Amino acid sequence: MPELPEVETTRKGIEPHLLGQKVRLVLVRQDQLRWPISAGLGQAVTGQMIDAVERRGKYLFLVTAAGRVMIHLGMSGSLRIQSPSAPLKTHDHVDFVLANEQILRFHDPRRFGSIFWLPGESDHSLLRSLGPEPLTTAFSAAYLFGVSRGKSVAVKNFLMNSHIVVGVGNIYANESLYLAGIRPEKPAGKVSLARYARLVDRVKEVLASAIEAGGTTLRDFVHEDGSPGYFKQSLHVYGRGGEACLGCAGILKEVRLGQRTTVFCSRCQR
DNA sequence: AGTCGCGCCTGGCGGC
DNA sequence: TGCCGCCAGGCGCGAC
Repeated sequence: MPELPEVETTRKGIEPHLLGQKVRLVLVRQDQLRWPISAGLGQAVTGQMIDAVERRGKYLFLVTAAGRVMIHLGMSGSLRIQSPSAPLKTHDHVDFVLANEQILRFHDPRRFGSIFWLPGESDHSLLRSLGPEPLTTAFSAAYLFGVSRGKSVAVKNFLMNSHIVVGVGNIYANESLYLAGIRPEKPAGKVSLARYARLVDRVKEVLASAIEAGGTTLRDFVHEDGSPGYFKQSLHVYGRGGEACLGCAGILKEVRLGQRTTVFCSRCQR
């Protein structure tokens, strides 16, 4: 479920609990996620101190001197900090037990998430072709305009492609395109530089606001302490198909685009 | 090379 | 109440 704001919210939430802590034990109850959990994970990370908690796109990294634990939350994954007395729930697949007995617990009903151990300075093939971070200057109108020329794919699918830009999923793609006044089905290669400038600005604003609000909780996204995010109340189109457009009071349309629900206003978005 | 659709899973909801 | 189909914050891969 998580897009960049939810992953960043998770990162900021777990970081203060993990920095300087040693991993005492790793308990893997279910290792069949999107991909099998790296077989040597427990042995590799046990005894290691967590020096940093980083994020690249929707991937989180627990950084140690020996290497990095790479975590993706998929559609339904979450990470929480729990005490040893917290009852175990169904789909609590992995525990990282810290030296202070607190537990970093990975929970993922649909098991679309993944956990890898990356030894030393090594990288993972999944990281190699990722696009720029949306909240950096590398994500610009000139960049989007340049990489989109000649592409017939719908601009919404283009925006959700992690090889183009990381972190923008279905909620924030819908929201950004609405705020930029761009129709989601428009071929990416036909969008002008000026309109990409608007889109880039709106993507940055929406993601930053969502991070500030602690992410969007629709169903099961929770913070490290179990609390929800509050950006849902700021959504303009996502989940509002058939309701009134907040700009023109027309009825918001809902269609399928790339197997994902897409909501837009046919009057405000061209 | 680009584009499209499938499938990995579980759970919740609406309809019959 | 049950059963069934459909939907869900993602995304890599194989088939054209």
